[in-house]
Amino acid sequence: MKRYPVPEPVARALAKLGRDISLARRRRRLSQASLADRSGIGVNTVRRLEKGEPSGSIEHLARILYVLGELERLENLLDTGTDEVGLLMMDEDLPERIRARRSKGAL
Amino acid sequence: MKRYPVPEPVARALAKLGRDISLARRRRRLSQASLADRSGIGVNTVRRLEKGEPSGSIEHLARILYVLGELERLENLLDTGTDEVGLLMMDEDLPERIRARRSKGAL
DNA sequence: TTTTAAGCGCCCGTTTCAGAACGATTATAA
DNA sequence: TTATAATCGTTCTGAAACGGGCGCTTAAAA
Repeated sequence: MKRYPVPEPVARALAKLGRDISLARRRRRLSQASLADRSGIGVNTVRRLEKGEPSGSIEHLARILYVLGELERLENLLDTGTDEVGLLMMDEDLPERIRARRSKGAL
Repeated sequence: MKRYPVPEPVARALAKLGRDISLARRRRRLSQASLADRSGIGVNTVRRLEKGEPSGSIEHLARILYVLGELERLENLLDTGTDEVGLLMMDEDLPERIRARRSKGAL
C-alpha cells in the first residue's frame, strides 16, 4: 500500500502527548524504567512514546495511563456527552452501516 | 520478555474508545472504507480499532481523530491544566531525571 | 565537590502487526 | 420486496515495532 507521511497536526499532537506523559511521570516521581516495569513494557517503548514517535501501540499508551491513574481520560476521549458534532443526531437512530446514496453526490 | 495479559480496565477503556470511534464515524455518515481512505490506513485497521483490539498504533488513532475533527482531544489528553495530581508541583521545578533516594524507602 | 544512575542514541533479533483479499452475512436503499 | 454494498471473520506475508543491550553524557544526590 502507498505510504502516507504523517500529517503535521498529527505529528504535533503526538509530540505534545509525549511531553505531557513525561511531565506526568516526573510529577509522580517515577523513572522511565520504573514506569516501564509497572506498565509491563520495555523502557525503550516508554522513551519512544515520550519522544512522540508515532509508532507506539495504543495498548502501551493505555497501560501507561493506567499506571499514571489517568486511564479515564483515554476511555472518555470521544465520549458522547462532549462530542459536539454528534449531538445533532440521536445515537439510537444511527444506522449500523453507512451507505452512500444513489444519485445524490454525498461524501 | 515476559508477556503480560492486558489489564481488565485497560481492555475496557479500549473497547469503549472503539465504540465511540464507531459512533463518531457513523454520526458523520462515513463508512469504514471511507474513513480508512481519508485517514490513509487500511480498512482492517479501522475495524480492529473500532473493535477495541489493543494492537492498533497511536499514529492510526491520531489519523482517524484528525479526519473526525477531534485531534485536539488526543493532543490535550494529559494537558497540564486539568491534571489534578500534577498541580501540586510547578512544572519548571520538575527534575529532568527522577532518581531514587538512598536509604529512604521511596517507590 | 564526587559519585552514580537516569536518560539518550544506537543496533539487532524476534515477535507482532498492517494491509490485502476472500467469502459470507445482512442491513439499507430503492 | 429485491438488490447491493457495508460489515464481519478469516488467512497470509512483508514490514515494522518491541525489547534488550551497549556505551556515553550529565543531572541529581551525597
